[in-house]
Amino acid sequence: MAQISLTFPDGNSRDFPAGVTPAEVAEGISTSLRKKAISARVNGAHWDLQWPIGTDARIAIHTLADDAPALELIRHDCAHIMARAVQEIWPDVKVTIGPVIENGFYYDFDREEPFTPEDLGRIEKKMREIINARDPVRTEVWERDRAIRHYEDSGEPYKVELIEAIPGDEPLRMYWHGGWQDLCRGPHFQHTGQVPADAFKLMNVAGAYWRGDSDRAMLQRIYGVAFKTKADLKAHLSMLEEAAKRDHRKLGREMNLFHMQEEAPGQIFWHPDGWTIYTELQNYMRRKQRAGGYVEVNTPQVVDRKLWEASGHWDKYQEHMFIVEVDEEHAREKSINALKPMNCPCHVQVYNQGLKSYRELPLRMAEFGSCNRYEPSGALHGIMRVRGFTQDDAHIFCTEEQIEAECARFIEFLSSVYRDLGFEEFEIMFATRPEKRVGSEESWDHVENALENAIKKTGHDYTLDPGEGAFYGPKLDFKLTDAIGRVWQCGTFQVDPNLPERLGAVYIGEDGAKHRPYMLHRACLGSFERFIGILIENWAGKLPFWLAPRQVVVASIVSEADEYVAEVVAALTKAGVRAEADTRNEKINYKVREHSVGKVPVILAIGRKEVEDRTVTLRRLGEKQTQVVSLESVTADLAAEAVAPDLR
RNA sequence: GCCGGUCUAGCUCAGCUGGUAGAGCGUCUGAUUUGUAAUCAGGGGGUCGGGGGUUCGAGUCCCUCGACCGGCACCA
Repeated sequence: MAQISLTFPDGNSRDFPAGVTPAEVAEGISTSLRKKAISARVNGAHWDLQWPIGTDARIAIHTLADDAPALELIRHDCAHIMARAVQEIWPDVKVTIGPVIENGFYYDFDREEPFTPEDLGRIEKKMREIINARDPVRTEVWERDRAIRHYEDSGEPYKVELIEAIPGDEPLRMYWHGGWQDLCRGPHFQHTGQVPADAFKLMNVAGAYWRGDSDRAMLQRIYGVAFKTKADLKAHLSMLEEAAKRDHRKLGREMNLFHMQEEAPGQIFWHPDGWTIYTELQNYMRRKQRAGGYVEVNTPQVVDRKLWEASGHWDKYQEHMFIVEVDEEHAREKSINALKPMNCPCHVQVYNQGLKSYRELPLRMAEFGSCNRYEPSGALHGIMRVRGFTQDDAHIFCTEEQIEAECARFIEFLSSVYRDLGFEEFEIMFATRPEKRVGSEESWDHVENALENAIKKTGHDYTLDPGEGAFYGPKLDFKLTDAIGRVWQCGTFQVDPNLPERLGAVYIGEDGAKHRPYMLHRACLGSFERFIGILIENWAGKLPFWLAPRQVVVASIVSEADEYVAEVVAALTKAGVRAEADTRNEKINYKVREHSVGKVPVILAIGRKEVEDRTVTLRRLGEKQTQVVSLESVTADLAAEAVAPDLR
């Protein structure tokens, strides 16, 4: 029999007969390794212990101690065990696919009846039975025709379609345990008992389109999470609880920041405190942009369809625009307008007023642009995904040569904004030319290089996202990480030669001839609405002092203190601090609790002693201890603290 | 938009198989002058998301519309 040579991670090689399995390799090393082994890595591929190895290869044996492969197996096996449990309970349910996802897995089923939350408990119970049975897992490679015939005979049309989509040169693997069979690329455990019975949980049922295509069948997807240990599962569940506590919709109501109602779906009624955050953030961005060399403009909300036709948006996004028809008696003809869904075409109109010289470029034009988009009802989500929103939008008109410097400048700008707002970490995604595109290859080369060099110049890492750019140019997306590790895509930087072309933007070059400028679309926050939602969740409502809508409550302990309380509030207000009095006839305990729940960062308590000594007793949100300070020093300190980070 | 779920007082939620609505907190009134996460007592408050139907009778059953929630699809 032919021999192959396997190289281990330590660099040593050994010869084995061709077709040896990782299980046999592990056995050859030691019995204990054979017992601990769960899978292998063979030439970089995650390899089932049962799969034969046919050629020379690098090999590493994985045990449960190897997190990534262990979790992949646990989650993937869990998905399969769930599918088997479902088919054992309801034999007529059709199975489709069940991949591993972050923290767990899902499996999509086709079934007439909807799954109920009670069903999930039943499925979980059956899954535990399967795990406890420790059924051995067996695998085989099948011929295509045989596999297709098998699934046609057993009435599993989705599996047939899956097989037909698998490239001809890939092996079709079948897996079995306990008489249940599934097509699967593997790898899997050796027996069902290797899945920890107490470290998984089925979470919820949701609809999902077959193959992600909204024109095809709606399946039922069951989501589950799975970990190595019960403790890991518990930690995950408490993280979810923590996220639920931070939910901006809950905090928005509790802190009385905003509300939404049926009559204006996807639009926000900002209450005084919410609007304070909004204006504070907007003032900050306005100062930042001014300092960053932007000019600010403002453009119309209702714009004739002609402009949207010219920009190309009418064709592509008409469905998602709010259309306004004006049909006045005096109007010569009915005019059809759209609420602006974006600002760029209007900015080109501003640019086009007066002939521009190359000396004026780069021209950085910013607008806090209020936009309206008719988002599909199912897409709406709190204040994060809405139909009426305001972008921190800007367009930089520049020459091709200026793109690199403008890009680098923007990355620096954005990092400084994120840092000021409490986000230290962000990731850059670099999306390059797609299949379908316009423009010359030279131009793509040049622009992509410009972006890449700009990123490198700023010293940031980036992740390549090949083929994901717009049809006219590459883009950068900026994703920030919040306090509990969630990732939000907020910033963007997009190179666009197309819109200036369509809307006839030009500048006069050094040579006296007309040239086409590039347009760079860019935003840091994305939309104020969404970003405030992110801020609320990131800080769990406990916003940094300068952004906190109610910065200080001055609370009386006895009514004799009322006059002095008013004096303290006045002093703080004059010093630029948002302060209010609480002289209600309540105990200090009650007031402290109420304002703590309301996330007020500082409570100043005033009793007889404070009145006498002209001091205050200061207590910070979340802290038990208090400190007695003079009126003068507390005013100065809090005034300093209230200054926005860009003004410090 | 699609699948599933939900909608009862300002908020959080009870209300079994249909028999004309309840609690806690908040609000209001009174008492209490209080020292760092809820003082006590009393009062008011809902055409049960909108509309239609079945029924002697509907918060409860059916139809329909809407909003919201979890996903999917979408996100210029």
